[in-house]
Amino acid sequence: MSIEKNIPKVYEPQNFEREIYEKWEEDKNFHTEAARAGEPFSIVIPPPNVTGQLHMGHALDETLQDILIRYHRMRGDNTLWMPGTDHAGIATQARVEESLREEGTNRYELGREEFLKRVWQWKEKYGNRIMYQLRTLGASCDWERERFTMDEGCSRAVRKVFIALYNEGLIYRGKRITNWCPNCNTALSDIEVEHVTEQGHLWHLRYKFKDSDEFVEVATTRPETMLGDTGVAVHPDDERYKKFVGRTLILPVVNREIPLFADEYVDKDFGTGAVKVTPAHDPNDFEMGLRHNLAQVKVINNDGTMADGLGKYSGMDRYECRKVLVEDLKAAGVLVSTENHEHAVGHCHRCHTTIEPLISKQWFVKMESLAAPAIDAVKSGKLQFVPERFTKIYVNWLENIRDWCISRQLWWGHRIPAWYCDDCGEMTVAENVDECPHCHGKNLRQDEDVLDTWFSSGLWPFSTMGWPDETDELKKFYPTSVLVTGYDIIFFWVARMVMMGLKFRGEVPFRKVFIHGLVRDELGRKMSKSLGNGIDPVEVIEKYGADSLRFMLVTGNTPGNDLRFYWSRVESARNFANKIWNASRFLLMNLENFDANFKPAAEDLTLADRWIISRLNRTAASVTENLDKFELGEAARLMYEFIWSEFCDWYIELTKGRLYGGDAKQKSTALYVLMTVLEKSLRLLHPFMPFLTEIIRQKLPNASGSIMLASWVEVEEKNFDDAAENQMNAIIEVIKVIRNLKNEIGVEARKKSEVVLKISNAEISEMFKSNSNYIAELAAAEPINFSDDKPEHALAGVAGGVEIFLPLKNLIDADKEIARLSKELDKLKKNISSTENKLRNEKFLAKAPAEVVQAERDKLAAAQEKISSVESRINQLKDL
RNA sequence: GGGGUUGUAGCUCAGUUGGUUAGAGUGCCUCGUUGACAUCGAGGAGGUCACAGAUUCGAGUUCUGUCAGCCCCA
Repeated sequence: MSIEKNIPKVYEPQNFEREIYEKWEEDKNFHTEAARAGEPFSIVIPPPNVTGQLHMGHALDETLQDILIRYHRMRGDNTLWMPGTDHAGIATQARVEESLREEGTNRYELGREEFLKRVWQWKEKYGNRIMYQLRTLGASCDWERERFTMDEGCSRAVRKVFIALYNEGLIYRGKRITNWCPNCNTALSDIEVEHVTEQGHLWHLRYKFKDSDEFVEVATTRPETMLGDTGVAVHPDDERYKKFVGRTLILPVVNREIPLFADEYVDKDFGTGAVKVTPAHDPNDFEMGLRHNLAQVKVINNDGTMADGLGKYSGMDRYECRKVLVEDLKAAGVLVSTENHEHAVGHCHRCHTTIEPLISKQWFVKMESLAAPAIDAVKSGKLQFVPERFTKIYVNWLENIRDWCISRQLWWGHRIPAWYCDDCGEMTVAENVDECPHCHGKNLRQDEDVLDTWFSSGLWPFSTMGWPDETDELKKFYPTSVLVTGYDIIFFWVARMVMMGLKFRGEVPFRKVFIHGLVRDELGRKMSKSLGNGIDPVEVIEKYGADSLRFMLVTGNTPGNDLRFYWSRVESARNFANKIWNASRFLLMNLENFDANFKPAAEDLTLADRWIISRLNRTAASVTENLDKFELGEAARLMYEFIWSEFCDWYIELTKGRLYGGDAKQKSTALYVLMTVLEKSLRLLHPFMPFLTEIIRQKLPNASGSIMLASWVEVEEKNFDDAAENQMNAIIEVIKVIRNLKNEIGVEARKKSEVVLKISNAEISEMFKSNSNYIAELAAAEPINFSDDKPEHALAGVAGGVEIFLPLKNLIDADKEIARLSKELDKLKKNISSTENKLRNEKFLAKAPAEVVQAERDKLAAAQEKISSVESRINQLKDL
């Protein structure tokens, strides 16, 4: 056989993965059309940040998707994987601003238009790098359909949705307290705030009444906001304060008159039971302020410094002001005590700056009426989470939903389609506005703000398919089959897509949500830039190949749980690939002169052949079942076990006798089975390890075309063969016992030794006689004698109704052998006791199913037989 | 404070409707290199399935409680 027909000795994925991928893409294997036949199966990719790069989380997410996509494609479904990227407002803008800073300029100097030009340039330069990195992972996305959240189509969908929601009254603009990040300089939604428990203080301040020397003591965690206090609140039932309600206090330092009032919100047991109220800087105080008509005095600027008009405090940073003010309050006798206090502080989830609640004019989406159908969707089963437990998290969030702040004070994003008329002051929300519809004035200004990035990604499942046009893609592929994503963005993204999908398509955007966990480092820490503990998937791929990385990511982990990255596990996956590689190499080597058209007659199949064919079919059934249940790790594990433990360790070894034996028909039969089983295994493994399976399958004479377009393995139940499996297992057990016995006394495994088998059951005996060649070959047993008597001076073992003896001539150390057998006896007795207990139990005998009871009886009988044989062996040795 | 989740071998994790002697990878020990593979093969040691109850003929698996860790929400 020519050398090119076979493969190199060592698996080196670097040599072929890229080439294979390019060929797939060239052949348009990833592409589909709506009109193509087959059940639709579609996935939209969770769009990565356009200027980002591949990290381990993406690698996991895309691997899972690719496995599902490749599996369904092979099943003959019309399979679409829609790829694309997200403009990622804050993240992208921040990176461009950083590069401007390095140039010594900033976005304000450039101006909006020029700045946006720079962002687009940046996007051209760094954008889609991640899409190329995805190719190295083997992702079989339909690249011809690649989309971007800011492309014309998606932008059109965004405007359409905004205007529709506005016209329906579900989008409104209002002056509200919102979470403000002084560093990113924009408003944020509630879920973009991370609450972190911090060790702080509780300062007790004394506020005097206007018309007496009495006072109340308030407790606060943020003394600097006292400058903006416009009231003090107590609980209406609080006996301590009842007499004060309605009276006026003098706010220290600023000497403002503020009312003391009662409100149910106040917690009597917290602090002193009296709270200072700062409507402009605390969301709860804001609400109280509305209820009690309090003034909103803004004392902190958007950049986190203190506002004008506060004397020496103006211009100070909020924390510097806190320090100075506390000293001043102490000096003035206002501060009576300070205690340590642990509390949750909001931080910007992007830059981790402490959030400042501020009053500003923002755009909001009313969520309640949108959330209700999204809750119904899971309750009715139209939408299912895998694993199911995430349903609860999702529902709980939606049931307690608050209005969504969607405006961002950024430049990079979808600009809000609202225009303000300088002539009449009216606002118009519309796609395009040439003149003011109210006064026909031409002096229109578009709203400066852009939309939250998640507003556009919330439309992703249908905006990418051409909505608002009623396209063939929408008709065929919407709702998509499954969404694959991490649990960290259930609120940000999943819930919003469901709401938007139901609202604008009247249908859930996906039928299933397959949730996975985070990839952590080997110490269990989140991989992050700041910790520097991230591992670059591209580096892993360069070292070990994409197949190994994929296999590592999908195994040893169950849906919804986090997984740790271990180099050793990548290595283990690579070793598996190498194992397949070499098993294939072995086969290819032996296929020289093999007639590809040869098909063995059924009666020529040996026990081993029937066994491996049965095992293959059962494995195929099991793998398919697990893939359908999203138990991808379990499916991969089954393939690992089948290929390595059954096919390589046993079947290949079992065929060697026939391959080298000289009987042409037997050799061809073995080769045929080897080839068939390997080819089917490759197909079953293809979704997990696409490259390796492709390159090997192309070398096989019984396969043609790309494996990714080959059909999924059909389970042939007629090939399930219990008898062959039982018989083969018995033979394997006997071989293991012989190897074990040899090992125990330090005899080399491959050293040929006489073996005597004593089998009382005639049928079993016959089976072993006709298959003794397996034992001879794999246990180096020669000669094998069948006898009804126990030979003298022999090592003994038992397996499956077979007594096994290794006559040792003069090599045996009787004491050592007695010790070994005694140990084995103890173990056997220990194991038998639970079975005995069961069978002594009247209730068990009465209530357990008959076959279970019978199984226990059989088990006991077998164990007793084994025990007595070990016992007699010990006695025999003692007699020596 | 509410909710979720995890606790199984030295380490990382499987164990899918309750039913043989609880598994894998990795690590450790012994032995083995003439042909698919040392990225390997043969064999071995190693577990009170966190703890306490309950249900059941039978519990790693179901229920209750306790302890410990992690996460989300307020």
